[in-house]
Amino acid sequence: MKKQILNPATSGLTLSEQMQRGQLFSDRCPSRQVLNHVTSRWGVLVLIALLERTHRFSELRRKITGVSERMLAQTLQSLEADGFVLRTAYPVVPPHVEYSLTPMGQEVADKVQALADWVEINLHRVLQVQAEQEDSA
Amino acid sequence: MKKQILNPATSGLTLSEQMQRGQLFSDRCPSRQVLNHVTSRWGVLVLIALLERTHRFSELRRKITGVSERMLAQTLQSLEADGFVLRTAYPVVPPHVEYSLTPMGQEVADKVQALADWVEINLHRVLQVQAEQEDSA
DNA sequence: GTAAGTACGCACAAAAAGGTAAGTGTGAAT
DNA sequence: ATTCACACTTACCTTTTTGTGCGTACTTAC
Repeated sequence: MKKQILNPATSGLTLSEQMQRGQLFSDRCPSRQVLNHVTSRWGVLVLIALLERTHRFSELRRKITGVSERMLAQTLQSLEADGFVLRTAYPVVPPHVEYSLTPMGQEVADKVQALADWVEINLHRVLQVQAEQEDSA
Repeated sequence: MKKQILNPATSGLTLSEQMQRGQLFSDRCPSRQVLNHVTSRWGVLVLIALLERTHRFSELRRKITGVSERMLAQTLQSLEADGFVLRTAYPVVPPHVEYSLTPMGQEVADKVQALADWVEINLHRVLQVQAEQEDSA
């Protein structure tokens, strides 16, 4: 694991230049990785589920149809490492672990949900376009 | 704001069932695929770039550091198939092709940009959390 | 007594994503 | 005469992602 001290793509730029949109156009920018975590296949769904309420692991597993245990665990870990998800384990048997959003997690999840909502609401428009293009093909 | 057009993938459900968030929690829902296209590694960056202005293929290739020709072409094709990107080819030599957003593409791109902006602006908070957790590890 | 539920970790395998290098056909610049 | 730019496509190969099945330590339910 490489430590990020200086980003060679941005050193030599002023702060304002760094803050301009376009940081994530440059390779090796850590924002790309964070963005990839939250926009990952299961990351999106986990964030939206947790926006509704705290869930246990198996609850998420059942809710997010199609996710495997492995991927769910992995996704939750990366979101936890980024500080978006809080993992609370109760030392009882059988194990009881709860996942919730941190304040920061809520902020991203709001944005992610806005995007997901748009897609759900406008899905029919997309499907229409896809159908038209199939006809003319 | 509620549209009442029928979606073939959801017909047979009541309207309230359709409007419940959670359509994309179910497997095989086409909204998941569309969402995956726009949140894909390069899809996000393409949409944001095109939000600024129309680009030619090679302009995008240079702007989005790290993308290969193959991936850029593939990403543009899937976004075009979903109706987000408009491809305009001028039959001259050497070839001249311009990529721009459709009205629908602008709408999604706005949401995607809101998310990306959040990540860029709050990146330091994430990096801070990551650093703290590394210390305690 | 046996099965199921809990929240995972691990090893292996398949599938998907992605990168590299080369080729296309033409014209303009060197 | 050679090289470059354009917007790709194709074949081949590597890397990453994802799935599958098994094991855990213990309890409750049947």
